[in-house]
Amino acid sequence: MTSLRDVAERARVAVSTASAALNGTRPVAAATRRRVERAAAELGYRPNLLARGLQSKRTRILALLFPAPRGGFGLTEMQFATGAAEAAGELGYHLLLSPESAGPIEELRHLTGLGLVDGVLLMEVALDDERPRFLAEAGVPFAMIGRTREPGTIDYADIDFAATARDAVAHVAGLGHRKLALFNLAEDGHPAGYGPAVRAGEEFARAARERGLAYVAGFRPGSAEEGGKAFDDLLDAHPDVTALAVMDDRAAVGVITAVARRGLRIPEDLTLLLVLSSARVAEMFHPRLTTLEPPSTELGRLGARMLIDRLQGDGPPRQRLVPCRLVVGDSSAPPREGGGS
Amino acid sequence: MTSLRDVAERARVAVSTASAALNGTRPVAAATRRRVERAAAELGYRPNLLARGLQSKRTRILALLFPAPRGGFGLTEMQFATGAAEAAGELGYHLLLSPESAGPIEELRHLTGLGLVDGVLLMEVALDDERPRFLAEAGVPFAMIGRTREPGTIDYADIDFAATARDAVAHVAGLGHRKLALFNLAEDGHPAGYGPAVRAGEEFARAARERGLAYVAGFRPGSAEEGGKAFDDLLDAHPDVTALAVMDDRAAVGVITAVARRGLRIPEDLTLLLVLSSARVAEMFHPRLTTLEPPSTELGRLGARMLIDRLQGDGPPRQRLVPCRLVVGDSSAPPREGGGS
DNA sequence: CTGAAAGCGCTAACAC
DNA sequence: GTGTTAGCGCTTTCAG
Repeated sequence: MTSLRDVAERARVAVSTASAALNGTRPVAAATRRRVERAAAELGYRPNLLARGLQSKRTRILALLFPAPRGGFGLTEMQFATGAAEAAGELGYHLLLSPESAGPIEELRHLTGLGLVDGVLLMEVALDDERPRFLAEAGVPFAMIGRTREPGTIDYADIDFAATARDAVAHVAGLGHRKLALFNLAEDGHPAGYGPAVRAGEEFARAARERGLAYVAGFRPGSAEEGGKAFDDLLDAHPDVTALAVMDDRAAVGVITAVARRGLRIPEDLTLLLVLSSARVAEMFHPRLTTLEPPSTELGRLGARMLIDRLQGDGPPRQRLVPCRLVVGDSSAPPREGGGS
Repeated sequence: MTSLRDVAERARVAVSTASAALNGTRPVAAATRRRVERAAAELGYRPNLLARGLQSKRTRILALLFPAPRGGFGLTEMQFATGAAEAAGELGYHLLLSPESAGPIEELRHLTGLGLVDGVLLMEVALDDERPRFLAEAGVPFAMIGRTREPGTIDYADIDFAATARDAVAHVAGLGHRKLALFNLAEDGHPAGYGPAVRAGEEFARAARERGLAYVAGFRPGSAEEGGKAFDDLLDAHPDVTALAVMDDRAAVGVITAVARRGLRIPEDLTLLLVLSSARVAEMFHPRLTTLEPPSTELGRLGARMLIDRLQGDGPPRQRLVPCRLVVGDSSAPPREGGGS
């Protein structure tokens, strides 16, 4: 392991000068700097992050707090992680994956006490999440992927549910539909008060109202079976619904089956939208579903970047909302003449 | 930040004694130890990992080298990561997610030079992977999820393809099928010489032979479209095939479409198996597909555990093979009388 | 502009 | 058994 001392010796300077030359932390004569840089290159010098961190109190390591997967994990969560890891890497940071095994607060207390990480990235944030409070009080820099009910000045990157709902509603309204239903995320499988479920529910209702579209909500199927049942119940109560947005991919499966069972067809009799699921999943359906694809990788990247930003300097809160991307598939079409099914 | 010195002062002992009491690194009087432990607890003391690592050359951090996602990522990769992170956490280790942005070797050189990690976990290992060689030469402890062609004494956890193929073949043979086809992974979307593709190919062929089943291979569709085309080509050339194992979930979609297009039905006319895909994905198909589900989380856990094991003591190579789990769905049935379609 | 020296928090010899 | 001392490799005063 070649150390800074080796570099300094080879360049015939003091260790502190070598350090300065490499970090630009104080003025160094151009000639000296070049000697040091050459020596470092020749020796393949890599600064020891531990030593640096011990001294500077900054490790350039971020932790991504990883919730225990409840109902099996989705691609979305993975993309947060890869996006964050990539963005961190590009900025010279590392990303630590910290499973919340013991319970989030305990895990955080443990993690932050170690002096190992400069900041924490939170995901799967509940509206009344307790973790932000804890971190704020502990003075640990952090950012959220998602957001609490009242994020205040906390940094976050989240889905722009308002825009997403508007886009979705505009899409179906543009096709001529007059009545839309939403199957929200099931309550199990997610933390209570799960932001995306709540916000999507609110924003779809608002967008439909603003657009003058009749709107039905309240169904929250979390499996194929529940999805099918929900669809049957929906049509029994609201036979004039011609467009349906589903937030759970398994529920969508059940809907598709139920549609076929009723002798209906997609998209002729029903326009079906998959919300918050990846195009990769949408491709597995027939017909290929129109999707509102969450910008998961992007959110991961943003989260990491804003956290690093925050670490490197103060400033106003960084709060970013990114809408889902509307990918029009073959499950969207104008409603039948006369509407209803 | 409360340090060991604070603890020592409060317990009225020397710092080194406090250290020893807490780590059990040398005999300490019972009374003293209890005083130290109480002091530590009262102060909420957490050892500084950087300082400890700097001194002891051991950070208890593992890196998971994360390949750049090629054709979009699967759940499988995510489960490696979560499994490894969990197992590491249980053993007092941390897991660093390192994207191979710049190219694997460069990334490794960088990473290992930092003194930040005790060992490296490799995934997406190609048969002639260059990373193991590099790590071995650099003297960095590592383990693989997957394995090279000749793993020699390298630690690894991988899928037991032989057992998996035997189970799959036994399943279809047990139903009475006489001729099986395999759609292997496409060549793009994976590193050349991707172990799972090669080994699955070999082992399915062997298992079919041993079981006296006719066997067709050579098709490697990587998308729905290719899957459909491959199925058409397959039936044109081998109309007597009644069972098909598909390794790519998108290709499976195409197969299902093509089956319907031909007026055939699953499972009456074709028994369809999804290999190496998760049950979660299989659920999205209709009928729900019979699956050979990879033990991804388990492999991640095993990989982390064997690496930590290796770090803590020498010993014989740790090499573990875990078969896929056969989850029988509704896409398996005996062939029609007379076989063929 | 450069060098010498102190010290981050901890572990590990070495004395007592 | 316990305390004292010397670093791990680096950054950062402080002199020169």
